[in-house]
Formats: sequence, C-alpha cells, structure tokens
Amino acid sequence: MAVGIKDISKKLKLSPSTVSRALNNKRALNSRGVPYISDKTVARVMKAAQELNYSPNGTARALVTGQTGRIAFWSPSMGSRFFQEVAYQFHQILRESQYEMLVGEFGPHMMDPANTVGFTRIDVDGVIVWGGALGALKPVLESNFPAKAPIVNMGLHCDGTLDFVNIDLYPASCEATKFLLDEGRSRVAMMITPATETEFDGRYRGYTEVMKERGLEVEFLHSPDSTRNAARATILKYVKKHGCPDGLFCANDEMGIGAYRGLRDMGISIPDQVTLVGCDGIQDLEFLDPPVSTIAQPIEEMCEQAWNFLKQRMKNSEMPHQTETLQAHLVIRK
Amino acid sequence: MAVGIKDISKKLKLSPSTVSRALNNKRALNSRGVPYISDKTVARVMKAAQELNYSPNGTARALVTGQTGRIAFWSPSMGSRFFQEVAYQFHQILRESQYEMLVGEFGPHMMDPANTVGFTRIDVDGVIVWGGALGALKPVLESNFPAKAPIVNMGLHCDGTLDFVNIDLYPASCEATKFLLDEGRSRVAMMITPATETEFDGRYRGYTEVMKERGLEVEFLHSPDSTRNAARATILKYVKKHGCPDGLFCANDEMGIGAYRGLRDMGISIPDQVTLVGCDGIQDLEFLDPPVSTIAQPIEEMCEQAWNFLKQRMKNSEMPHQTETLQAHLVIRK
DNA sequence: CTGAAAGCGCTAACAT
DNA sequence: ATGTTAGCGCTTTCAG
Repeated sequence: MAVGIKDISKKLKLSPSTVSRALNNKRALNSRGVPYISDKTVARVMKAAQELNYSPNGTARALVTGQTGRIAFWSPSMGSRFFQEVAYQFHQILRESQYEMLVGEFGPHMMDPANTVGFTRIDVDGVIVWGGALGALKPVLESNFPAKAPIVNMGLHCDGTLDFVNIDLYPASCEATKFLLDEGRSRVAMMITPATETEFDGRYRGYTEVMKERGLEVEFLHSPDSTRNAARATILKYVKKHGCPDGLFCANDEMGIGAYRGLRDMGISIPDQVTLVGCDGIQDLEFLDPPVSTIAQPIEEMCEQAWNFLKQRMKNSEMPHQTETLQAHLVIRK
Repeated sequence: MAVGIKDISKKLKLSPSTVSRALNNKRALNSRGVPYISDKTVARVMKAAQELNYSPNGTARALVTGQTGRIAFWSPSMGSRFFQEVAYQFHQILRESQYEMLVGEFGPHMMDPANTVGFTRIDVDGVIVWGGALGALKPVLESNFPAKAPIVNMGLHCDGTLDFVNIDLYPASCEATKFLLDEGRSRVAMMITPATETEFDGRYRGYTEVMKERGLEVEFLHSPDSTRNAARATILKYVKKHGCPDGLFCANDEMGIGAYRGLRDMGISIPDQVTLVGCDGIQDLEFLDPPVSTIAQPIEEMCEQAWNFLKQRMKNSEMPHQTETLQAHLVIRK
C-alpha cells in the first residue's frame, strides 16, 4: 500500500502531527506564540519521506482542510479551438497558482438524470464556466445542480446571479460589418447558428443594425452548428442555390475556417470575390492564405479577470456579485 | 454550510448509513443474503435530498472508497492542436465512463522542487501520459515522483516500465518521403526540432533512410521548437539563406502550418513550387488552401487502447505491462 | 431491511 | 518544539 504519514512517524518515532507539520513546512508561529518546528526535524522527515517513497493522500488532506486544490473549467465544447485556447490560458494561470485544472463540457447532459447518479458532485474549490449563448447556463444552475462551489461565469450573457466577465462583441461587430461594406462589398451576409440568432447577441445585433442603417437587406446563412464542417457544407449548399455574397461575416472563427474552405472548394477567390471576417480570434485564421480578418476576444485579459473574481469569491462567498465588461476588437488582416 | 448526509438522516429520523445506501441506490444483497433497501425509503431519501438541496462531499467518499472518479491526462503541451485533439478524445471517453478529467502539462517542472511543495500529489485514479519524444517521461518518473497511480504511456517512445501505446511513424514517414520524391521533387528537406533529431524517431529515421536509399543528400531545417510561429520564422530565414527546397516534410502539423504561412509570406506557391507534408493529422491542414497532406495518427484508436490498458491496470496493478503498436498513415491531399 | 460503530489519512486545536 | 486528541463526511462491516 501507499506509504503515509504514519509510516514516517513510526520510523522516526515522532508523532504524526509533527511529521505533518514538517512535510507542510509549517514554520510559522502557532496561536499562542512561539512554536516553530526545528530545521533538524524537517530535514529528518524529508529524508525519511524520500527514502520511504512517501506519497501524500490529497483526498485526506482535502477532507480536513476543505480545500481540494482543484478548479474546474467548463465550456460548451472542448472540441472548439476557441475554448481550447481559453482552457489553455486558464491552465497557465492555474498552474502558476498551484491549482490543478479539471475540464468539462457544460450543457444539458449535466441535468441528465443518467449522468447525475444520485446527485452531482463537483469536487473542486471553484469553477469557471463559459455560459456562452443566451441563458444556456441558467437551466443547468436551476436544476438539481448543487452550485455550492464558488462559480464565475464568462461569456456573452449574464444571468445576473453570478460573478460575470462579459465580452462585448457588439461594437466590433458593427465595425466588422462596416469594414466589409467599406471595402466596396455590396452583398454582405452573415453566417450564424441557431444560438446566435437573437437580439441579445452582439454579433447579430451589430450586423443587423449596421445593415439597416445603410438601408441594406440582411442576408443570413444558417449553419446547424458552429463547427467548421457544418459551415463548409452550409456555404456549399447556399451558394449553389443563392449565388455568392461578396462579404461574409461568420459568427465564429470555426465557421470562418469552414466558409473559407467551402469557398475555395468552389474555386471562389478570397478576397477577390468575397471578403471574410470571423469572430473569436483563434490563431488559425492568421495562418490561412490570405489571412482572414476576425474579431478578437481578449482571451488573456478575460481569463485573468475571471480568475480574479473567482479568487475573491472563494475567499468570501458573501460579497456582492461583480461584473466586468471587456471589449473584443476587430483585427483586419491583409 | 453544505448540507450532508447527516442533515437528511436527521430530518428523516434514519441512520446516516441508511441514507447513504439510499443515495447510492444500493439495492444489492449484502454479504449475509437478503438485505435490500426498501423502495419507499429510497424515495423518501431522494425527496428529502432534493428538498434540502443536498450536495454530496466527493472528497469524503473518495477517502473511504479509495476512488476519486478522476483521471489525469498529461501531455507535453496543452497549447498544441494535436494534444488538444487527443485531450478532447479522452474527454469523450472519460465522460462516457463517468470519470472527470484533469489535464496537465507533463515536463521538467514536475520535478521542480518549487512546484512540489513537500511531495507531489496526484489525486486521481489513474493517469494517461503522452511520454512524447525519447525518454522525456523517464527523468520525471525517476525523480521523487510518486507514481503510485496506475499510469499508461502513449507516444513515440517506450521506457519499458509502463503500459504503452506506441504510435509507429516510421513506415508512413518513409511513404511520405517517397511521395514527395515521386512527385518529381528533387530537393526534399525535413523540418525538425531538437527533440526529433534522433535515430529513435520514426519520422527522422524514415526520411533519412529513404533519402540515403535514393542516393540523395538529406537537408534539415531546424526549428527551435514545434510551434507554428517558430516554424514560420525558421523557414523565412532558411529560404533567404539557402533558397527553397521543393519538397518539405514537417515533423508535425503545427510546423506544417507555420511552414505553409512562411512560404506564402514569401510568395512561394504551394504546391507548384513546393509540396508540403505534415505529421499528426489535426483537422487544420485539411482546411488550408490547397489542403496539405499529412501523416495521421489514429487518435481515436490510440485513446481507446490507452484507456483499455488503464482500466486493466486500475483493476489489477500487478499484471505484466502491455504494449500495443499502432500505425500512423499517410493522408495525401489534393 | 435498518442501526451502531469503526475508520479512510490527514490536520489543527490544545496541551505541555 | 513536539505530542494528544478529535474530528473532516462519508461508507462499510457487523448486528439485529
């Protein structure tokens, strides 16, 4: 069996508590004043731990301290490059802060009785969740979900009951639409998913309003979901039927990539025949040829902010909820 | 405070053990024969749990059962698309198996005393690690690392002391080199990183041997690391100095993307002036224009196999180590 | 079918 | 500076 603190204490004829203190390097004063632990003891314990190949039982420690040293990050889809980049960013932040990272997809399955045998357990010190499209988070939290853990929400929609890092896509979406129009494009369409098609979505609203402002008809390409493959199929079918827009604003980069590939499948030239703009700011669009413009979300900043909120919430679960809004910005390429 | 099993038992005037059984739906027989738990009790308990908003303490459960319900996946870099796809694959497998997934980067920092305050704790039921380039895993495991948890290694090198899912890149690398040559390319180079430059690496060996076989000089572009940005900079500098090869085999897709972008930066046409081949099989190369060929690793299969090995190891830590070798295959595009 | 009791491995008062 | 004691919240024999 795994060697524990007792094994060390036996070997050294010390009490388990002393060993524990040594291992955790508790040099600090105790409540009543003086109690350091001696350097010599620390050294002895460390040496013995080494020799015995001690491995601590984090579970036991967590049970007594009430801290797991783990943070969860939930996104709507771990298969999306954007969320992978966000997860990566968190991973770096958490590593630095000595936390381990749990990843998961957050969605309807969380409410599925089949998956919550008995009751859900979230065995972490806190969770950061990309609430994503309008209210997707809400039903989950309102189900039998025991949101005991401190939680902060990031994304495009706030349900008001959580700390929230809000990414505002509206101004940049206006800009993107105008950019397309000002390039001399006369038929500027937008590719969206069902989740995007709402007045609460900054991208949708930005595009719609600018088009109206200019007295132009909106034109939508409806992709069943936001994957590149779906987008590719969507544009292929659409163009065959309706001809090709000369400007296309995609609600995310993943679809931007799919649209790019689909247009090239049909031999349509980018940017001669159509100008493309994506949204999210993943690395990949920059490496296409020609590089494709996009609306970049401030990934680093938003993760830092979310982590900040979470740290505060973990310290004090009673404080009022905070919200911070961050702007995405248009990145024009080539 | 969080409501626990005791709160339910108090409310229902039942013993905690009964509540526990109900919650875990232990309908089975006990050791001596008959004892079911009554449907009525189960129903009462569930109802009360609901009402009180019970949330189980996974840590306490883990302490007594010895099972955390968590599996870790470690890769050399969470920033690489390839490992992100592998992680995603695991995520799906683990979700299905009702495990949570911990992700981490595995590397020298794991041995860094600064990060292992006291001793490392890996609080999981098992770990799957991409051991990556030759022996990168070894020093970590040989350090004060308490590899108590069942562990399986995937990747390109086996250190012999672990269950291992081996991806053989050699045959496909030979094929890739031949493909480039047979396209009529006369100056076929390879882009590598320091880690790749060894006879133990199937890619390196495949390329080298085929070139020798054909009586041709090998030519290497040395990228400092395997990121796309490094590769882009590398090819820019290299071509300026040595002119441009007309065939380029990149040791991974990430570098393939960087090379693609770098070549296009210089106005070099793909595939007219140079044919590119990557390695790993991430989605992205297929979406470039023109799509870039690659050596695809059997991601699904290798993850399934690793999970299989791990499940067996978790059941029986004493069984002999197993190895399975999977072939990567060349995917020619366009 | 349910209850009582012990204990998972560790930490944190409190005592000395 | 170290030892003693009492749990953390749950599961699991064992009894009844």
